[in-house]
Amino acid sequence: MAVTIKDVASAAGVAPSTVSRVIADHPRISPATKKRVKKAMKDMGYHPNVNARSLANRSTQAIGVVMSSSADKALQNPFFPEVLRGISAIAHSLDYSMLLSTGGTDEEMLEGVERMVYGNRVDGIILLYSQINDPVMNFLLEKEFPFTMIGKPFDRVDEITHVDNDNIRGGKEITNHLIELGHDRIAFIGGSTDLVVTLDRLKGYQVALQEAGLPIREDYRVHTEFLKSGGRDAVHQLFSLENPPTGIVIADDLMTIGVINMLEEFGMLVPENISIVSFNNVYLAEVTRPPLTTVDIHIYELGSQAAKCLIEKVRNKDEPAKRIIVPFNIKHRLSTQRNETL
Amino acid sequence: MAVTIKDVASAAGVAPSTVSRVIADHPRISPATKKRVKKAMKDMGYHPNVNARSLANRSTQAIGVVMSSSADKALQNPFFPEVLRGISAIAHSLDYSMLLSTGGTDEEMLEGVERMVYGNRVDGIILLYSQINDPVMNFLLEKEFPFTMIGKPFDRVDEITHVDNDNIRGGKEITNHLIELGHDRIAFIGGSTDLVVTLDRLKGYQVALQEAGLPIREDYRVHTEFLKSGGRDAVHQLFSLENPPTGIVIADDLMTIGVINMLEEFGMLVPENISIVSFNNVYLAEVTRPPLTTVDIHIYELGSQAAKCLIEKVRNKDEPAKRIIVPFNIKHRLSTQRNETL
DNA sequence: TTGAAAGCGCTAACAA
DNA sequence: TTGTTAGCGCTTTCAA
Repeated sequence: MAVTIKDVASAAGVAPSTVSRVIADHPRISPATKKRVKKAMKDMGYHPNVNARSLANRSTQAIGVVMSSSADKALQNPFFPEVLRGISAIAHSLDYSMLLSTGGTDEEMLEGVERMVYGNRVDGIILLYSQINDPVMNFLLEKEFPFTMIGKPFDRVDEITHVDNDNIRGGKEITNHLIELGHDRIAFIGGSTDLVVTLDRLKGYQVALQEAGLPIREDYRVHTEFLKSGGRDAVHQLFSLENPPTGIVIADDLMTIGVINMLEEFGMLVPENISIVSFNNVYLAEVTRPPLTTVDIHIYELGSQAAKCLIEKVRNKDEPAKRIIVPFNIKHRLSTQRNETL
Repeated sequence: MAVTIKDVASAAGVAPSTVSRVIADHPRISPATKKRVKKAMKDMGYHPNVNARSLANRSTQAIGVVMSSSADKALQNPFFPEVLRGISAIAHSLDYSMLLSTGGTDEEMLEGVERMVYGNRVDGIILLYSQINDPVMNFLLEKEFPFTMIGKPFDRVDEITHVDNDNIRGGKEITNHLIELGHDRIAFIGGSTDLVVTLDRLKGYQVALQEAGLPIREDYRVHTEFLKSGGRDAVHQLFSLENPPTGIVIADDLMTIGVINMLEEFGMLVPENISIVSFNNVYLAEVTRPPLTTVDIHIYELGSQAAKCLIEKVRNKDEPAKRIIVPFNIKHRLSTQRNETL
């Protein structure tokens, strides 16, 4: 069928093993034969068969990316393509392929990962989320299969290579921004409490309140799914309170957009009547109305770092567990203003 | 290392080939041995090595998905995760893996595809876009490598299996909606004219105008990149005209969001001052303010159909080229109203 | 520096 | 219905 290593070998007048050595850029090979073989490869349009290669040396030059697509989590969120872009850039530059596995349920996700691992389809895996008690992670840990995660592991933090933002500090700083603007009734809207990222951002929010001597009110905290109905419920819940908040910290830009629309429906204007800050700085945060004051978490970099770590780890089994903190910075835009209700 | 087919064979007291046959669900095998082998597989925790399998029978059980990530095209657009979801569902259900290849430039994309094809990594490929004079497509055609595309091929329409909406009709109907509302100065904003989808939607728009006896004004047509600056320029261009439009047909929801924001910045309200319709019906179209009247193109289905066709084609080389038209329907929401300027 | 040969795990004739 | 055996295309000792 296609041209094989043998064809190249005989064309170049060498043994297949020699050709193999030039492919692998083996050091002990004379420049002369190397050149000759390379020429033959080019002339004949030779391309190594990765399957044969994988079989022989038990490495696939591919990484797996696992994302959840259930309502509450990643998909439909622009976070997602952006992080893929980061992963893809590194993978491509190091000649790795990228397998994607999505699943709606935990079970489907586990199946997908098992296929990748058991089938020897990938050398390592990136988890695009961090969730409490994740069966996928437990599986990987048990099989001692190389993986890195984006986000902070819920436990075993020191054993798991992960890349994350300092979401606690991010939560604190963005909340402080609201406090500095004179807000003292500040609510928090976040996603599922199974997601570590939600917990961390919440924590930061609480620390900021506490340090400012503000009360931490349970009724100012609402957890909701990303999608539409959720935004509505959250807003409804907060604004039926006797003393509704004048500021809200929201854990995700996309949620924020939903919330702002709900607010307007209820006749509340952002930022005139209520100030809002959020997280991620996806593309939309900049073009939506009003443009969002948000924590830029550098999504692309999260992806590229995770890929880099994973590939290091795959290439060197003894690479120690790492923790990479991607710095954030706050984008000040127009969704906040000084609290006039004082 | 891991347990192999030989281990299973000896444990079950049969030959490796027998085990292989039960894996492949070969018809001529006695229920008794089948059961025995299956038990052994389960007991030993056996999982076939896909690489070895690929090597032996030259099929990978994997499909490649190619998307462009350059500014003007897919990424950052929620279209994207949604179509992946559709592909992934089918792939998963038929036990195929999914390789993803992104690239910023045509060249990078071609490289990615070459790696998939030459490396024998996938059995077939889905192109998530249709572009004039696409080197990737030409490569695939030349190699006679199985592929399907989402969107309409620019030429060789009958030779290429593709799944698409009837974008011409969609463009026409959505434009008619504006006409019926009394608008007679209707502009069109679209993406790159290299994309077939842009051309088709534009065509539909023009047909509608023509049939309604309305003039097709060149200065009412602007092409722009999806991203922010683009929206600004487009709006600026249209509203410096002597007779600015009272309605706009925009080829993509995400662009629409940008345009609406620009409009508001210029003091124009949607739909009070100007009516807007667009395409895709991504999640945001529903939650943005105002909710968008848009053509729902059924993105998920585009993905799942493309995957289905591809896998059919991969399994049967002689499968004829198909053309699948996914129906659309118009979601009437709040971005349009009757033209009051008459 | 190079070649010969065994083997990675599986499939697919061909035989029995 | 099942077993035997030769590959699939590549890597990797071991020897030369």
